[in-house]
Amino acid sequence: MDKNSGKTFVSAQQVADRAGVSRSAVSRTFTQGASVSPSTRQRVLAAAAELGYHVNHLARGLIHDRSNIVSLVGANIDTPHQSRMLTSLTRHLQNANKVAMVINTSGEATNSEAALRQTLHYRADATIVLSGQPDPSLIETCLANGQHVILINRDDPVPGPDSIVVSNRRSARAAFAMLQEAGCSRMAVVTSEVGSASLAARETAFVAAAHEAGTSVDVIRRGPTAYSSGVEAARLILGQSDRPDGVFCVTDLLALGFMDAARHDFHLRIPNDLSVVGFDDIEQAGWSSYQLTTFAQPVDAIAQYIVSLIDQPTRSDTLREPTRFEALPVWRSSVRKA
Amino acid sequence: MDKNSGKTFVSAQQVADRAGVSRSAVSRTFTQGASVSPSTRQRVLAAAAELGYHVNHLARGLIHDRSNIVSLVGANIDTPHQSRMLTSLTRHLQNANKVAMVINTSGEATNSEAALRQTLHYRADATIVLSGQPDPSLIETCLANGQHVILINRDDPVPGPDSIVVSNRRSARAAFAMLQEAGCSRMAVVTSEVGSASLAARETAFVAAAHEAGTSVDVIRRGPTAYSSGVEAARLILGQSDRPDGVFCVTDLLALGFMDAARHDFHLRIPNDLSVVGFDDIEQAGWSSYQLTTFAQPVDAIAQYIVSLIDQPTRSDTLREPTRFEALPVWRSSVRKA
DNA sequence: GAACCCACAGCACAGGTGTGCAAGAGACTG
DNA sequence: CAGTCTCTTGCACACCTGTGCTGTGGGTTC
Repeated sequence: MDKNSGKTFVSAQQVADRAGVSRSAVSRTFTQGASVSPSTRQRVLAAAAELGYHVNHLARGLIHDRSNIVSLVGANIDTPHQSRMLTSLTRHLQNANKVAMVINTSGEATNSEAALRQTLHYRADATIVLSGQPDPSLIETCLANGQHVILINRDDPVPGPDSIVVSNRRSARAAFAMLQEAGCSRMAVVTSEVGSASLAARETAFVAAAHEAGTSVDVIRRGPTAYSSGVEAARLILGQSDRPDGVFCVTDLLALGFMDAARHDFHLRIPNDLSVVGFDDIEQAGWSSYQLTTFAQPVDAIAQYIVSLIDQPTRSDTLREPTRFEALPVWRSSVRKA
Repeated sequence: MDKNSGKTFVSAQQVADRAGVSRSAVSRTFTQGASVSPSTRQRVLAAAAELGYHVNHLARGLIHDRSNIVSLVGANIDTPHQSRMLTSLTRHLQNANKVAMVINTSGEATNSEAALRQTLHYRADATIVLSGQPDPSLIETCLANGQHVILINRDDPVPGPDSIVVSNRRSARAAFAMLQEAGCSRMAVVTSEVGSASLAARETAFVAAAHEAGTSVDVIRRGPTAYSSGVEAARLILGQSDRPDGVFCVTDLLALGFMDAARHDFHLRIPNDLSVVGFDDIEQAGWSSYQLTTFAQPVDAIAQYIVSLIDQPTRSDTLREPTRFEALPVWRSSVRKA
């Protein structure tokens, strides 16, 4: 009688007893589209309110083999871009009467794999992979059990999962055009060592565009995708005698670190001495210390589309083309005007 | 045979049939501390691996009345501080073999209340309230059903929920001392209109300390707790003839907005013309454009403590004193040296 | 007034799991 | 060899729902 004394969840049977009806009537009252007379429904609702009854979704999910849980899998959730995506997804999921289960794969690999298995344990309706490289066999297992798998910004086309892709190559080429029109003659790309497919796509597309235009490009690859890597990249490259005057950072976070180091360590003026273009349009890019010209991922539209995808039937046999979303340029003042 | 053709989850019965044992043996194999012989355990594990079996946690939770799900309830999850807290909590929960369910209360009130009810629907082990003002009756319902409720940085002492509190008053007084020692003569507090209890505590403690020292203090209250509110606050107050030379912002986000506006709109130098102190120590506070002196919440320690709290028995009758964590000063260069 | 239909309530089963209980198989002791 | 103890296994029940099926009552149509 100490721990949890008598405290336990109310069941439908107790509500039925109190309302003087059968348990079926209670169940039907809380089931969408079931047949109950208005009078009994009202008695049930009254009894439920008095007792504080809440339908047990575990039992409900047991029957339907779907739990209304959607698991969001990703690393670096505390990054501005990822946390915004996560926020948008949770909001849209809630509007669709679903609930988000967050699985953080930032830790050690064994741990994250165990965590990923939770999506199967809880019979999640879908697994949404925000980033990172989950084991392909796990994805296969999810698919084999009839789960939806939705990949964001991963370029590897595997049969089965839906995938959402942002116009990485196209926007990277647009970034090159921006810098070229700004009159930059020596360019660089700043990226990270743990490049995901989409970061790699931005890098290679930029390099390709520069190559076609006969412009030289340095590729700097330092550390993880973070502010500090941008700082390091700047320190590495801006000390050179023929330093670049136009830089494309594959992520806003890298760009902001690069800008800060350029200004405070090398006393360069942006955009006069150096033009910078980023990617993602995180909130900080718009802060007046930065005013970074960048490309905005349509986070809300992506989240909404993903949620709309969940209830559609799976067709795991066909290899689907990824759905493309356009990342549109946001003009601020980190690129020199022609 | 189109949608989900034959795809369904594997049950323990199927594993038992394949391994030539009873279903109980399968169950015991996957139950911690149950009695199974090594030989059968191995046969079961082999069969489970072949079929891709995963214990159904919905059914398991049905029996134990606890699902190993912990729900994290909060608004503004895409804020740097909140998203860091969320990340830390998810990591620690996963290490404790639990899983996080995120409930975003940023939307309309009716919607968020419905979302909060999910914590009861899914028989969550605990509900952790990161921020916001959930309806007290809902908290009561959670407690009545034997759920843990843990409140972060909420000062209202209600009997039942555990609560974690950061040294708001003490740190705010320390902030005043910092600015005083820097020689500031006219001070201001910048806070938000939608003040939570802990923000209000920081504000009033700062004002009280100033009052005791005979220093005048302006209180500026603009919009939500965001960068843009800091900008607006600066625009409001820095145009005055006797503008403040020392400002305490109850949140780093406010402080960064304030700093940016002070520099770019009013061409003030920090800390020469203006000293600024923040609170939270978000990542951006350490960026070289800001170098904000602030107070660090021990996010990781808080998260770890909260997770350790979950499995302890509830004693809902006693009114517990909130557990205090010290927010320690982080000296950077936004405050003038004496 | 008879035949028919409709709406609704209850029974009973299914869904996948954990676990108390009894029974069986060995191993060990006397 | 009998008795006792330990380890393991299977049976059956419980957990809380949703739902197909049957039955009942009342209203409508001819």
